[in-house]
Amino acid sequence: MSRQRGPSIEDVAREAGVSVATVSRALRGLPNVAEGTRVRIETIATEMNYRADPSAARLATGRTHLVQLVTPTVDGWYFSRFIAGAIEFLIGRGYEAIAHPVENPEQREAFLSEMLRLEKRVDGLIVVDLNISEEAASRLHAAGIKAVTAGFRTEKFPSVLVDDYQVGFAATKHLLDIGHHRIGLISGEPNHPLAFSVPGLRIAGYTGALAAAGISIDTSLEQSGFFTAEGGRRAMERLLDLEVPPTAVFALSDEMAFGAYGALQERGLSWPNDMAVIGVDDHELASMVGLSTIRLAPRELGAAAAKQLLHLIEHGGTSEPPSEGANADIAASKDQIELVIRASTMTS
Amino acid sequence: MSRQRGPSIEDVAREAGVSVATVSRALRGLPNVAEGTRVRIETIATEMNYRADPSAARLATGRTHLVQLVTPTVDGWYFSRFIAGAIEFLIGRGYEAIAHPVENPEQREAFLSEMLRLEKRVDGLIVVDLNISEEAASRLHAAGIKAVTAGFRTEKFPSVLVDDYQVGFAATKHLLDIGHHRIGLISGEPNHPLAFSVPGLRIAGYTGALAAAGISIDTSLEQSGFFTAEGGRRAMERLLDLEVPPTAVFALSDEMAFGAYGALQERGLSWPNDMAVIGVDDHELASMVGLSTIRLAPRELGAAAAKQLLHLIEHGGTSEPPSEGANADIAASKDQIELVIRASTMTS
DNA sequence: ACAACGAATGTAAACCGTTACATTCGCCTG
DNA sequence: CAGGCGAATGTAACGGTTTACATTCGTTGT
Repeated sequence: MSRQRGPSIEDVAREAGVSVATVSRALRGLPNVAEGTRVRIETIATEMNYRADPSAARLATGRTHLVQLVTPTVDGWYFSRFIAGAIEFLIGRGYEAIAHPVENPEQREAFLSEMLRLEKRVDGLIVVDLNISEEAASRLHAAGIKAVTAGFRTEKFPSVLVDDYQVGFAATKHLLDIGHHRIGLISGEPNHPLAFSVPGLRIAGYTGALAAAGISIDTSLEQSGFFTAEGGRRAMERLLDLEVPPTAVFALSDEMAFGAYGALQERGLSWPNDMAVIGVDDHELASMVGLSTIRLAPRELGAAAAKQLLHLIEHGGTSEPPSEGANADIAASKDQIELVIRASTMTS
Repeated sequence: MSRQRGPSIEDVAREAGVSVATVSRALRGLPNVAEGTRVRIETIATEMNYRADPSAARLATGRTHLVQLVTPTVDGWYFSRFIAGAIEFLIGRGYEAIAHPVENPEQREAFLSEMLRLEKRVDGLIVVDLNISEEAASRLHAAGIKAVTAGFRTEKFPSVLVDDYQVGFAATKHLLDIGHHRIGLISGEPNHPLAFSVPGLRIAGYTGALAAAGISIDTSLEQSGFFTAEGGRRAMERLLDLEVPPTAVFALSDEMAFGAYGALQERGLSWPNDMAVIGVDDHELASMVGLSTIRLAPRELGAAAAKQLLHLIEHGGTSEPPSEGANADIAASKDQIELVIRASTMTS
């Protein structure tokens, strides 16, 4: 019936003529094991093809060495890189990562209701851009779950953030600087069920920059691009169809900007002359189409989140967090935000 | 010391005035539990915030409900989508997925040497494009590990494959059909340490198509693009710098084709007139720059691999595999390969 | 009214490590 | 040489489920 299991620690102990405790200590490199004994045990263990069963270890210690990564998607440009950065760090520290996308309202519900089960399943949680309510975060915290959030902030957990207001501000400011006054906005999904806060902040930055330049907001200039290329294309089409189209556009992501590029091409237009465009991310393909952008570093953010979480897991809430900041936040702060100017906003 | 654990199944049993066995059965929906009893137990369990500890269940059953996804990368266009497809399927069936990238030779070594530990860690393995040796696969198999491979084939495990020869053949054939004779190739990394076999097959398809057209191979027309946009850009530059440049180029991936696009733009050239280009994937951005391509369906492949694996896990090697095929392979076969013609190969 | 049966429930033995708390032993100190 | 100490090792409890097997009990058939 049950698939035959391999040798247990007891088999090794018997074979080596020592107790299971000694085997356990020897194999895990704990102190107080005579060197000779250790070598002998290791040899025997290898010979016998012994491998400790992690489930048993987990049951005994309560530690899983598993971390769950919760992201809106696993295949988006930004998220996949965030995940890559986090995983690399985690694996380097002896953890494995469970990738768990939450792509739609149902999955969000499912996540929120199953969330508390996570306590026994993983050592910690990295939640990206889901904008969990303060109340839900409290429940998580009360259940004794360790977590780090990215892209949004809660009271209970440390977070890793980009200064998205600045992102929006800097992008818009750049368009203003090169002489534009009527600046369109290709935004995300307006009332997205996942409601991540990133777009809101970038839009606030856009609004803020316009206000600072004494330009009033024209709401018809904001079109949703749903953070996809195709959405960006449609948004740009709508902008082009306005009675008075903008002369420049700020897209909240490079992928949407690529869509805008497609829309322009389709009509025989091109940037920067017919329309200046700036995106966000510095996608690998941005340089291929000459798209100006605000560079982000998702891998680094992912790694930072992972680092933060492991600190929480391994050193508890006590002592200093690994980096600065009272509430242990890391912000890719203003001066770290990098504007990359390419053809799409080049004044000739 | 130990973080206080929640109530155990025993606490629930006591509270409900039944035995642990009954609680276990009731909560898992097994038969032979009086309906009233079940309801009472469920109520009490919820009230007490009881949640079964998966580690204990795993120890007892030997099942982890965990699957490991091993891919060359987690943030590539193709792989991230493959992963997304697999995860969606897995989660729907009550499994979680561990994402485990193997990005370089060291990690490959690490994976190969730690591989056998996986038996107790996960229920199964999906290995994508790593081109594991037949011998390593046998060791895996001998260790009782269930696995499905994708993008390459081994004797021991079922696999999920795209007919990459056809991909290369169809792409090249298309370029021939529209009148090109001198066709460049932007390939992957020639002797990549991960050595995945996909590029080889596509190249064979390219070679085969040329041969069928009676065209001899000019090796100077093959340039490595390393499967990145930047690599594709450089490769295209080298092709343009040839004494007799090609008039058309087949790029093994859309991302490299985008790089080619960048190189053309940079020199004031454009497709299809200065250079016809075709890629592979049907990346979201292909339509934005008018790139012709061979469409693939990585999400579907990922889901297919997951399905295959779960079959293996849940029904053992016995009985029919969920789909056709003696060796249980799925191939996106010839007639399923879809050529998408856009501006980059449009004869005007 | 009794045998037989099946449904509901209980008992207890796995599963396999980890670790607090002994115990042993050699050796140093006074 | 007794006492003491620390290193090496052992003993056994514990973590929380699952499940084979046993038991109980209400029905049903005759």
